[in-house]
Amino acid sequence: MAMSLSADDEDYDSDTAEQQRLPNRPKPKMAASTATTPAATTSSSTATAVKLPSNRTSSGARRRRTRCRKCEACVRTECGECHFCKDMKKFGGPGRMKQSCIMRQCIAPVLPHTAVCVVCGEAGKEDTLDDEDEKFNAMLMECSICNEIVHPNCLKVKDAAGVVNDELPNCWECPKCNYAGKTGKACKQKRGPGFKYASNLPGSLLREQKAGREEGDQTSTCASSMKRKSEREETPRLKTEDLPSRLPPLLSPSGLPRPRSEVPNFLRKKRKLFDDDEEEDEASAKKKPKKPWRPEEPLIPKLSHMKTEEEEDNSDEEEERQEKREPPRRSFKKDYSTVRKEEEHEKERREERDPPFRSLKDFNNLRKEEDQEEEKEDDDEEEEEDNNGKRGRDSSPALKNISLSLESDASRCSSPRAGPSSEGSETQEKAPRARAKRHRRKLPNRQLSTELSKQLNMEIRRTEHSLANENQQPLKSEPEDSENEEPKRGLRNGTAGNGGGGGGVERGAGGEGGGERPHLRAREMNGTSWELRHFYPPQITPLGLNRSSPTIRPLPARSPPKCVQMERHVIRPPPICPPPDRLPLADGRNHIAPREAWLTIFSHLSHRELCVCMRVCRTWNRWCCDKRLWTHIDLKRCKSITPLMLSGIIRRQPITLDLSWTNISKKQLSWLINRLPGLRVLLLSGCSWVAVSALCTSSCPLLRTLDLQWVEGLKDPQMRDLLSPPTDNRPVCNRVTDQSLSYFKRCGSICRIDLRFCKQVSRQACERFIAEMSVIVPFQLQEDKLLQKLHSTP
DNA sequence: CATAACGTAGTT
DNA sequence: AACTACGTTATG
Repeated sequence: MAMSLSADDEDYDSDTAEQQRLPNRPKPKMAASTATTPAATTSSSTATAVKLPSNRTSSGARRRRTRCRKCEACVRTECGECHFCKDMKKFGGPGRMKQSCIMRQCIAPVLPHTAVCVVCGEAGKEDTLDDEDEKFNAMLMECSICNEIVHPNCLKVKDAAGVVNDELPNCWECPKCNYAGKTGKACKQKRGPGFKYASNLPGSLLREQKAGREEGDQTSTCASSMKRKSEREETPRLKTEDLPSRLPPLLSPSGLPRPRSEVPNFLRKKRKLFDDDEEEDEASAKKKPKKPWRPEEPLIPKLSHMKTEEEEDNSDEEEERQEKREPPRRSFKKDYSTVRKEEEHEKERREERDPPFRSLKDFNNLRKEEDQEEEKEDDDEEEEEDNNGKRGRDSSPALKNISLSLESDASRCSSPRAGPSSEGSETQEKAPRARAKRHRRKLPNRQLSTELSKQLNMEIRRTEHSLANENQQPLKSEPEDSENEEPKRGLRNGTAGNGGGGGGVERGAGGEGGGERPHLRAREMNGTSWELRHFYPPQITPLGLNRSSPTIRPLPARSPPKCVQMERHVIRPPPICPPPDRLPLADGRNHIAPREAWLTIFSHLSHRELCVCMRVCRTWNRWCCDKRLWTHIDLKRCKSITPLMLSGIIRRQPITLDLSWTNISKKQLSWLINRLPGLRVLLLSGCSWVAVSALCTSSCPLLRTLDLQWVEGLKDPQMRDLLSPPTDNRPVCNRVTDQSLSYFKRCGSICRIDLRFCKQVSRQACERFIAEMSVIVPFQLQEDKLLQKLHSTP
């Protein structure tokens, strides 16, 4: 640590001056002099406040702020994808960085509940009062300059101007500091305590905001700490409290002036940060409506509730806050639990709307581990699935029905209604409405499919998990990279790329430590980062191409259900035996009803119910997976299609598959299609062309109906590509390069090398190979990249 | 300047 | 006590 005497001196000087004016302010801590340049003044002052525990007790010791727990960031779940998430142990990282998820950076960090007024030693007391100004005087305010936390009321210097910082709750420049003339400078150089939350971190939502606001007047000066504060028309004092549920001042259209030139920069940066999925102002921290609802998140109503409150009356939030304050800790708990209760209520409401899930949940709770053992799918299914030879070159000779949206991209762009909300052909809502409302309104429906998919995921995972165990063979293969992936995955065995030749079943690398579940699990978990890095980007990026469209396309899954997505999923081998015809009973005998009878019963159940049944026992599990029960799989609007879901689909071999308005990626779709040889109806409306283009390289011989309504970017050339015979996409060959030719040199007896479909092998390399081999074995190029030995030597 | 790492405050 | 993660420091 480099210390500069001169800097010290400077600091000392200024601080001395301060001290003279501000008797209350604790002497700057010596370590603060780390600041060596004027530019570092900021850190100097903050460091001063924070770093020395010895000074914590003193009034000026800065309090670390903590989450508000209310803002959008606070209520969401960890993305699992950002730097910090990846660092976390729970995501398989080393846990060194100890930072919160980028997406979870609180936008309005609050003072800890242990904070007390430096003068009277009490917590905030604003809840005891009604009058706005009174409230203000009774709440704790932390000075961003001297770090003192006081009740404005407790200050003796009442006539001095206090400057409230709108950026942070309970933050101001106290009258003393302000009076001392530090306002302007401090304002520019110092963001105030807690600002780091939003500004300092990589990917911070407010990072550029900081720059943008540096010059803008983010604080409001008050001549008399009380009066002026309440007078501030643009950023009323209480706005501070509103932050959690409001646009930050900078972003607010009615916000304080800011240098225009910085806005684009800010947005640009943001856009970059949110590149993955969101639209321009989406990046603005607080635009909720567009934010996709995530199944794993508490449902929006809580937020919306808060928002409503805030819209109705600013003081409501204040009151909420007050509740937290007195008595500080307990009331906070209460407050928090209230929030939780609300969530639970909502959850209940949801579950009422969705009874099967409720019952499932209950049911699951009763389940014992032994029930988790499940079985492989039926042999006969597998046989039918095994379509190795069937697959023709033709993409879809049987295709009879393609539904297209007649609207151009442009028209769609101009019509925000043209998005998913219109649900393909079944357009309903026409009148523009508040997005948030629409969003909310859609929740139930969406939730159904989401829940279904979750259910599916869960069931699949359990099944596969146990199967992997049962078979003493960790069979794994990832849909995401079985085809066009990087060669990195040495684990994948060669057969994995047979263009889906194995039907729905593939053997993964068998040599990976058979049967070691913990090992496998660990690997699965540890693979997360890799998985996310390599699997999700392709899913996200293509969909992100048409950013300008206001279409409310389901956003790419920035944080799909983690537990699900994390794990490598397993593709099971063909089952060893056909499913039993009778249900074995506890007493060793078999149930009287044959499988077919059961299937008849099962056929009356919904998919959701089937999922429940699948968890009853292994026999039911196998029976319920009978593809006759799953001829139509509807995953419409499932925002995130996970690998597990893909394998679940394959296991069930549907005839009709609805993937409309999902964010399925090209890779996923490609993987899927190649493994659904019996698919006849495929609904892809609302998907991106990038994803749909998977069909160009996949064969789906029986496909008869293809719904491409609202496929973004689908134009004539795309249609041409789609309907042209597929380019060869046999995956194991896609990655064979020129280099591989050299390996053939070892094969003295090889007679014919057909590399025609190896895109990465060049004719030149073949010629070179022939030249080099000519001495040993004479080859000729029979055709482009088809090498034939000239004289067959016995 | 960006970001990794760290000590430890704050919360559960 | 365990956990999260803030705000700083170290490093490249």
